Formats: sequence, C-alpha cells, structure tokens
Amino acid sequence: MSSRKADSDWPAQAFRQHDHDECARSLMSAAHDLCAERGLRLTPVREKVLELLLTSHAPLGAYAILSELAALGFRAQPPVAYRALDFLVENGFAHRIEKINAFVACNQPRDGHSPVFMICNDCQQVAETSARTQSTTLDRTARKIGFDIQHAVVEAQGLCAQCRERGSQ
Amino acid sequence: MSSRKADSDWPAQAFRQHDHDECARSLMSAAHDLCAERGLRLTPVREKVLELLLTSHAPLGAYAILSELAALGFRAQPPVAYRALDFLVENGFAHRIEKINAFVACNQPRDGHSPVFMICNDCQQVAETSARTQSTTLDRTARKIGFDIQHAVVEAQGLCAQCRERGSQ
DNA sequence: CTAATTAAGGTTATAATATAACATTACGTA
DNA sequence: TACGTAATGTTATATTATAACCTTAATTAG
Repeated sequence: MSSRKADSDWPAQAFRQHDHDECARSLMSAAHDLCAERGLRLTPVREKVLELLLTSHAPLGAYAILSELAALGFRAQPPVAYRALDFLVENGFAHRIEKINAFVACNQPRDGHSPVFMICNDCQQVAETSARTQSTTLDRTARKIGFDIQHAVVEAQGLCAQCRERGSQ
Repeated sequence: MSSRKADSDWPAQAFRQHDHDECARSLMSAAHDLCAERGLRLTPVREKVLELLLTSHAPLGAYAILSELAALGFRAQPPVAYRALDFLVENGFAHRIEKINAFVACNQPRDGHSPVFMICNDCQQVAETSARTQSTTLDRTARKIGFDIQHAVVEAQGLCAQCRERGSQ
C-alpha cells in the first residue's frame, strides 16, 4: 500500500485501486452542488445518465446508455440520451472521447480543465489526466502560428500498466 | 513576401501562402516513391483518393470522397472509399481527424510522426504540425503512470490567424 | 509457365452513431 | 394565473462505418 493519503489528487485514477462507489457518490454530490450554485437543472434523466457514467468502469456509448435507460423505465429514443449527454458535457460533468465515440464522467468537474485521456486497448478503461500539466506545449505551438485554441482533444490509446504486466507474464 | 527560402519546413503550412499545386505534386511523387520502396501498391483508386486529399484545401469526409469518385467514373460504394482511406492512413499518406470524421493528406509522409492538428472553425482548413515538438509532455505523463502509448490523437479546434484578423476587422 | 496463394476490388446489405423538426409538458416568474 | 422558457416526447431521417461474400488481379512457389 502506498504511503500517500489520497489517490484522488493523482492523475489516472481509473487505472489504480480506489473506492469506486465512494468516488461516484462524491462526484454525484458535487454535481448536485454545482448545479444548485449555477442554476442548472439536474433532471432525473440527466442525473441517471451521470450516475451510469460514474458507476461504469469504462466509457459508455450513447446507445449503451440508451438501453440502460430503457431498462430503467425511461423513454429511450436517441435524443433522450444525446440531450442528457450534451447537458453533461457542456457543463463539464462529462467528456466525450472522440476516438471511441463514447462518454466518461469528468473526475474534476469544478476545474474547467482541458482533459487528456489514456485509453487502454486491453481493459477498455480510460484514465483522465489533467491538461494543465500538458497544455503549455500545445498552447505554445498554437501561439507560434497565431492559432486561438477553443477546444483541444488529447487522447492516447495504448496499454495501461496493469494490462502490460498481465500481458508480459 | 517572407525572406525565408522554404515554407515547407515550417509547421501549419495549410494556414499560410504556398504553391498548393506544387505541394500536391511533390507529395504525390513522394507517395509513388515510397510505395515503390516499400512494395506497396498505389492502385488507381488509392491514387485518386490521395490526389483528392492533396488538392483539397480542407479535410474530406469519406462520403465526400465517394461522390467525387463517382463523378470520376469509379465505383462508389462506401467500402471503396473506406478501403482506400484505410490504406492511406495505415501507410502514413493520410490522417484521420477524429473530431470531424474527416481525412487529410499527410504533409510529411516519410516521418513516422504523430500528427497534431489545428482545425479552424471558420475557414475549415486544418494545419498539421509535427508531434515531435509536442510528444515529450504527453509521453512524460504516460510514463509517469506506466501507460504505453500506441497512438495519440491531438487536435485543437479554434481560429487560425487569418480568420481571427478577418473577424476582428 | 502455370497453379496456388494472396491482395485488391465489387456488391449488397446493414450496423452504429447522430440530429432535424415539431409537438407537448413542466418550470420559473411577472 | 398567465406567460415565456426550458426540458422532454416522438417520428423520422441523416451521417458514418463495417460485415460478408464474391470476383478479379497480382505475386510467388513449384
């Protein structure tokens, strides 16, 4: 066991041992707080979609979410899922991962950060690391050519440490 | 006019003045050379798709390519375009831009580089800059968590210098 | 040089992802 | 309570991508 007190202030939490339930609960509670502060409505379907993302160990596609919603008695036409996802993404509660057309809950919803994802091709888990450590180089390149970045997609696909170990045994 | 001799060794060529035809010709010729060296077959449909990408000033979607092919008398079922694009992407002659589901010709096909794209939301042009200037930070983050990167997607969306100027006038 | 093998192309069908458009209901507030 | 706005319900369809199977062309082994 590590001697550090909290894992949550380290990147790539998804790839490490942690209390996933507790993690989901606290992020859901944070979402409620944030919505209250900002006058946003975390309606039943939005909350449920966020919960699905928070409790999933891997990113979920819109249609996977849709069928979970259907199983729970929600209306399940595509716009239902896409609207909820749009709300969550626009307000920083979730991110879209372009490379795999799927969505994950944001693990730092207050941050206004630009996320960086590490997508494991073996276990399908995705770790979100902060772009703050990352943004300077990309920003510098942009500045060099006078490009004004509004949104950045940074996604690495490969193998996480655990899967590499398992693979090489 | 700039005092530099060649623009081609600078990033973000797409956003600057250059002889687009000459640029396309030399990249096409490079593709022929590379295919010969590597025993790859630049068949008519593959060559035509590469030419379409090279002469386009903006990324092309698979179905845009498909309809150009149709207009030129090629067979135009979706697999025709996707197979040609797969070939071009696998062999480094083109890149897929995830954020907009579209394809661009690679401007450094010998490089084995990991591309970084700047996508202008106004003029729709895309500049490819090399990841070499860029990769260290992402690589370092990956190394920190033991993640082995196989492929990286780095795409910034925003406004290029020209469009910003035009916009603020 | 021909047969065998593999690579590429042709074709049909369909899967997977995403949005347009418009009607209805619920909410917040004057 | 009535009004305006935000959210949801619903139908239809657009867009992007691939599976599967067959035919043709190229390469290579004998």
